[in-house]
Amino acid sequence: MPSPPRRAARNPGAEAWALLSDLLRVQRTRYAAIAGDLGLAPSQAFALKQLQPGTPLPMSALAEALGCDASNVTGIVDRLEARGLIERRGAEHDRRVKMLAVTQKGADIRGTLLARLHEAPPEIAGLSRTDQRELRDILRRALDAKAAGESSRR
Amino acid sequence: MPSPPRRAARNPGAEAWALLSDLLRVQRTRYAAIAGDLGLAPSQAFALKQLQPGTPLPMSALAEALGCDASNVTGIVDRLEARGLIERRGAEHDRRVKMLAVTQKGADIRGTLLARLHEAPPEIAGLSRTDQRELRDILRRALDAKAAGESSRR
DNA sequence: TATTGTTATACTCTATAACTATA
DNA sequence: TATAGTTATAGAGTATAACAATA
Repeated sequence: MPSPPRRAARNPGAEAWALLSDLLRVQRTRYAAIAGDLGLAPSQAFALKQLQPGTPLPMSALAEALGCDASNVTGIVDRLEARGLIERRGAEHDRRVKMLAVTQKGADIRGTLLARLHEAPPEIAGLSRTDQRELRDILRRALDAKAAGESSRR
Repeated sequence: MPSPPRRAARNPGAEAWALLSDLLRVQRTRYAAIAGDLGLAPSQAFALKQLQPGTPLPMSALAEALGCDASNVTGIVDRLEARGLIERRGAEHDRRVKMLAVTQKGADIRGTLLARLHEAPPEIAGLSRTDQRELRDILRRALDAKAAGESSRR
């Protein structure tokens, strides 16, 4: 059997997903490059992005946001803390919990990071204004529906 | 449930990109899970996906597709070859080059892998048919424009 | 007993540099 | 000299399991 014909052809969801996969793979390099410019590994950058200055987060919450085991967070947080970008603080009501707080230095780098990450890559920037708005709206619906619990199927 | 407090971006392209970034992170976990079910690490899965049965590829081409240094490909190929999914063959005209060919076993696993990867994740599958089609069309334009821009910028 | 975070272990991915065998 | 691929090395991410302190 030669290469299988794209069975995605009649399913717009699958087609959209195939295209999105290509786009996402391409952007991995970009994400790593931006983080690297600031001396951050990709997961460190993602962690710093999740930590809003002024609202400390327990390590368990960061583990969930990163989508990885809690044991990995220890190392990621160690490296960010060693660079003085965040710090561990004890929680008040539960002494097992450690809260992660962004330092001033961390907030500065975080600001630069977010600004650079939010610059649209050529693929998106090259779209028409109309397409950009439509894309944004569709993605909002996609992510909101998932977050809400995927109750609305059509 | 309210959507997460995304900072109000000034232009729709940047907003769309911010949303895509979130989706990218979500997808990483899913991709790793699908590959893991087949006993493949993410980069191994991506490599196997790139190698079309019947059309051997030089290692340098795979390195470019993976977007990483050629030295890393040695290890990735080693592991795929150790499992009997691909094999190294000498090239005809240049004895430095090694061509990578998918075995029958590799082709089988590759087929399963592609089928699973092409299933749209909940975020996309949950969209309306109309949104799916619109998303597909916009992404096609995005990736086509990029490809066109690349070749003319060269 | 259950949970939070840590440590120990092992594997994979990644980049850089030095090496080989060809060209 | 230049190129394709390898080896050596080091740092980072990941999962699993076992552990301490606390709940």
